[in-house]
Amino acid sequence: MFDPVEGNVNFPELEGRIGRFWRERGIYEKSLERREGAPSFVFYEGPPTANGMPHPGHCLTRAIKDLFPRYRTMRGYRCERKAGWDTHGLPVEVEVCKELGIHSKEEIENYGIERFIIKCQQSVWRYMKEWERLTERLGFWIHLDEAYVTYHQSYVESVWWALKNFFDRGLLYRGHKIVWWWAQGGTALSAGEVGQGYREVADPSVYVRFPLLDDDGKETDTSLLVWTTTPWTLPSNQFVAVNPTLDYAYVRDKDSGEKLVIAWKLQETIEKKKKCKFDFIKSVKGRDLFGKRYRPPFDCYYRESGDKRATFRTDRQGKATREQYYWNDLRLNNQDGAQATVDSLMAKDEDVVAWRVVPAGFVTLDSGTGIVHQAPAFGEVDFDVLLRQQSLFEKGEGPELLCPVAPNGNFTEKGPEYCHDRWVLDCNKDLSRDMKARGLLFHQEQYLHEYPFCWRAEEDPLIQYPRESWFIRTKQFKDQMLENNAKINWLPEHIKDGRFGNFLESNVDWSLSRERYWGTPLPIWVCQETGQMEAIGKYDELLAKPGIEGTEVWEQAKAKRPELPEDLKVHKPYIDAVTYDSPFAEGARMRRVTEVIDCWFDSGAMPFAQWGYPHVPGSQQRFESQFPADFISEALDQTRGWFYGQLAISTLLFGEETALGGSRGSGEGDAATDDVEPQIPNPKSQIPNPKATVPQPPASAEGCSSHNLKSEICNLKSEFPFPHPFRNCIVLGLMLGEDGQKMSKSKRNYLAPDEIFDRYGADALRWYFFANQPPWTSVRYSEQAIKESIPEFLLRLWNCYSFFVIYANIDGFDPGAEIAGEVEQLNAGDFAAAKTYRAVAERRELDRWIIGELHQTTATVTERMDAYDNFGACGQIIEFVDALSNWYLRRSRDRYWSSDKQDPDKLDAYWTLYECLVTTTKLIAPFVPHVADALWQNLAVTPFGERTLESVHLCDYPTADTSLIDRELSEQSVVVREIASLGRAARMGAGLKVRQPLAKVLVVLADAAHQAWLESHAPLIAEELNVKSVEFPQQADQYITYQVQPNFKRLGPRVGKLIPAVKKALAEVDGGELLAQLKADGKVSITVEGETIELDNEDIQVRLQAKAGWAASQGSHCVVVLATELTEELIQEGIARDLVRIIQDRRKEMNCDFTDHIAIGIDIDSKSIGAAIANHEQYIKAETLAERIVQGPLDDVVSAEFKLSDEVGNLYVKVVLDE
RNA sequence: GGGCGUGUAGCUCAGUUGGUUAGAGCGCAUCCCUGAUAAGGAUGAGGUCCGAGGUUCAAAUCCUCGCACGCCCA
Repeated sequence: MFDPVEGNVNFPELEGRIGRFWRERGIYEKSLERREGAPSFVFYEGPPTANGMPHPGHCLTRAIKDLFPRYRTMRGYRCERKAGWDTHGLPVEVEVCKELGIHSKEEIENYGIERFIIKCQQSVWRYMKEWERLTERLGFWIHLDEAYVTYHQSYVESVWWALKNFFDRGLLYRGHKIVWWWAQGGTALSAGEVGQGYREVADPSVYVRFPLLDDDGKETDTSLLVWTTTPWTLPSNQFVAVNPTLDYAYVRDKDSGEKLVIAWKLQETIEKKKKCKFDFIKSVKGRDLFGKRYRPPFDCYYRESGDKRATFRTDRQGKATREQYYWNDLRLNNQDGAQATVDSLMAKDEDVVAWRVVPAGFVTLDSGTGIVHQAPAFGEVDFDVLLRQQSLFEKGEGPELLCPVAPNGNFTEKGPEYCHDRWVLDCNKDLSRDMKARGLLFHQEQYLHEYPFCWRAEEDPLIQYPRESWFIRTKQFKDQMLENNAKINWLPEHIKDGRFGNFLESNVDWSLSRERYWGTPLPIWVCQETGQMEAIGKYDELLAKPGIEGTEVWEQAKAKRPELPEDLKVHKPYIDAVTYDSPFAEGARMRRVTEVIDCWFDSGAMPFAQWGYPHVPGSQQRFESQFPADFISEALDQTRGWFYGQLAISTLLFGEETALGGSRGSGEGDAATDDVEPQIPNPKSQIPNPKATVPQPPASAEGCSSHNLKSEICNLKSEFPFPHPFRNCIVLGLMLGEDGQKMSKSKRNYLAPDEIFDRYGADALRWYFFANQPPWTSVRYSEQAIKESIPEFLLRLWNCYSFFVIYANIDGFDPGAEIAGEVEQLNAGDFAAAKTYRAVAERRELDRWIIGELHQTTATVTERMDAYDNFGACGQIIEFVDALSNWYLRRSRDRYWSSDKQDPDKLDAYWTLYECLVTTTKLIAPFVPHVADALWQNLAVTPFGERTLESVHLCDYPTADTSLIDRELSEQSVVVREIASLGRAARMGAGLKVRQPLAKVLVVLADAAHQAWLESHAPLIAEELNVKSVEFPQQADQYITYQVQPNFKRLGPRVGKLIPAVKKALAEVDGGELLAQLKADGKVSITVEGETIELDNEDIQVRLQAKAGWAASQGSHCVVVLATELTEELIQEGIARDLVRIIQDRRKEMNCDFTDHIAIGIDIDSKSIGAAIANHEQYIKAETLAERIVQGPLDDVVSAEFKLSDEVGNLYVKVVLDE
């Protein structure tokens, strides 16, 4: 006996039960144990920050992350799942600041860095319990208790190891970065913070003359006209930029006679502003202005180095760089006549370093003069121009960064005298006045625009300002990163060359450092004397340094507060206190730089840092066996975050060809032979075996002398074949709230995950995610849609299962009693041992059909899932369950209902349904793990107990037996189902309900291919449509017209332009005749536009159109026509069927058992009904388990009124004891 | 300003290397079936496939240019 299935299933309750079962029995652990020694399927968890409540978007990520590991495990792989937590970074600091009610860095420092980071460490776990609960409740199997944590000492040291590697290879350097700077607060603001503070303000807008110089450096009578809204940056002017492709004009002021250069198209605009008129002198292309020298308006720097010259890079690489710069990067290759310009530029071997015209693509005609002032210290694009210029000259000779402003926002003594030690924005007026006095100011006005202010101090405008920052030289690895990227399987595919590829293309060096507190400290110590530096890869390495001091700061803190986790000792402020003797200068000390690093570096390092590689004992082996990942998944917003971080770090560390001359990895790894699939029939679905290529493990940096770069580098020639560190990546779409807006806690535009779980269950949510759309489309989260995913699929499947259990229990169908011994996974092969089991081939067609569909579904689902297409897989499963429920079960009802318990056909029906349900249970296990296991518990464990596996999640994924798939039968069944559906439609049209039998139905087929088969299934169709006979008329002109059309796909390529004519010709001929001829000869000829075209059966498509006046309905394969005349006999039969329904309703009302026998009294004054009862008594009795029927009331029985063909009567039903 | 993506029924979304009747679910309307039953099923109404050009015998699908929205980067 199976456990009875509760009528009203409560999924949340069921899930709670299954979840407890998993925990108590350690099912997850057992699923791993079963795959001991199997090939790995490597999964990386992208660490979430448990610093806020999880929302539905996180559920999607976690659901997808669960699905594929579960699936692969069932497919025979071993998939370890190590959880992880991202714990560092600004968001954590912001949370703590909120709690403390403070904002600025100054306030943090006043509060105390030590107290502050302890708060941060504690705050990280604020929502951890919620995250863990969500993870479990969703059924996400992952090792939470072995999670990696980015602030743990082992993790930090692993990151240090990587950074030391970079440093020793020269890949880590100190440079400048232009940031939005809050001068009064002395801090940089993140992009998010800047975005919050934009306000409209009026700034001065000045047009300034920059006199052009001739080749000898003498001033000419012509000036460049330059526009800016930040006069305070003019003393720092270094270049002016023009767009090489725009037209510029030399003009003369009609009144003053002065000559200016401006963008041609802006001439009118400028004339209007200044209320003047220009005479046109000549026009030039922007590129013709390149290299022209000018005198800047202030001589703070020009005074000393206005004539400083430098040589261009002369090596081949340098020349090539220059040439590419002119031709490609500046798009001169699109321009006629650019050759001369480039030739003359390339002919120069040297030039003045600054105060000349440079090209820039960003220059537009939107505002100003088309000639843009460049002050690299105070603008990010300006700074890029500077870097570009520097790169053209011999190293160190090019232009330097000019910055006459102190971090507090005041001019230094480098600025004009009257500006010294004044806030730069306060100097705007004086600077303008000065320029006016010197005749340089052409025009001045007010300009309204959006400008950022500090969100914490609203009156303080931000300025762009250069800060020292540490960078990783990712840019020089661009090609390698692209090569690596090209081999990654991105889903959706467009990420590869689109968003992610473009991002790599425009790669700039990774700005690594952050001037903050709670993060992985940058492990670089600087000699206080010489400024020389070295990197430290491990805490112990630091302790081993000579003359170590400062470790007592941590020891004292720990003594005072023993509860402090040891991990904090590698954090600020403790680590900052540790100093040692400098190896670079006698008596000098080494002190750590103050910065921490970007927390994206933390998470990007997780492929190795999660194991504490290479310091933790055993981490080498764990890393090697779990690198690279086969599968990762996060949402789209991680493109520049986690996806990039991982790829960049991995490429730099383990690249195929290191920048330092490592040779290419052994390519013969591709031909590895021992890549054996565990159980899989589909050869397309292989995952590369990570062990196939036997990578050289990266050498440990331990033991290397950090003074000896050479030996260090030699050890770092580690190579893995691309792609790494991940092979397949599903990029999830963003999830929007119910209103289509971004999910937001304050707007409450989504239902919290907990409530979803309580109302609908985790599996409903999971199925909604997996089955509703491809995971990468951004999805609007909808409670309604989740709710609907239940009846649509889960409940339908549940009903099939419940149906099976009800009847199996009635009939005593007990597979457990029939099969002796172990059954393990309950594969179809295991059933064969049962004595009532017959081979599929011996069963009736309907059984062969659904088994074929089952195996086809299995094959397709497997194929889809191997391609990471959960949406496609779900579609297949839904279709199968629909076929099972709405055709197989419906068509089989009678077989389960028949009274002969040993009828082989009945037993076939049970075995068939049983196999379908058991296999479906396995198919859905990765998707809806709770429901699947609940089914398994009853379908497998109840009858077999310990002879079978205790959970479906320990099973192998089903494999398809393709010999059982009958494609033809499958197609035929589609037609039969269509006929049934059309017949019902025709009835609907004629107002004839299905219970009313009809004499005849005519089925006119468009294609004779399945005719014979369908004719042999006439009884089935007759039963479905409740008709006495089915005919397949050959000559059906009476009911329909034939529309013959070309088969476009086939004929299109062959006849090309003639297609419309062919279509017309076919439409005009008599369809019936043409088909008859085609049938007779196998081909027909038509002549169109003088050409004779021979058409065979395949070249045409026939459409049928029902003629008016018939109860008919047409589909794509056929037309179904009903005979609508009713005889007395047919009417009586219809009445009898109605009566059966009325009696069955009554039985149900009375809560009769399925097997109760009854007596019936029918009291109604109607001749036709009386006759119907008399003529169909046997039928009614059999259907309703009635012992007898009387016309009239039954004694002592409550009557129930009923209505039948507009007449009202009374029904009496009572249960009689089994005689 | 640049990149990427999206735009199909009232709503949420499919639409398989271009093939002539563009689909599903929900909602709505009408109805059917009923011992799987607080389920199930059918039918119908509802579409300028964002717009404009182009390529092609043929475009929701390919190309170009716009428009709207979203994300990322400036």
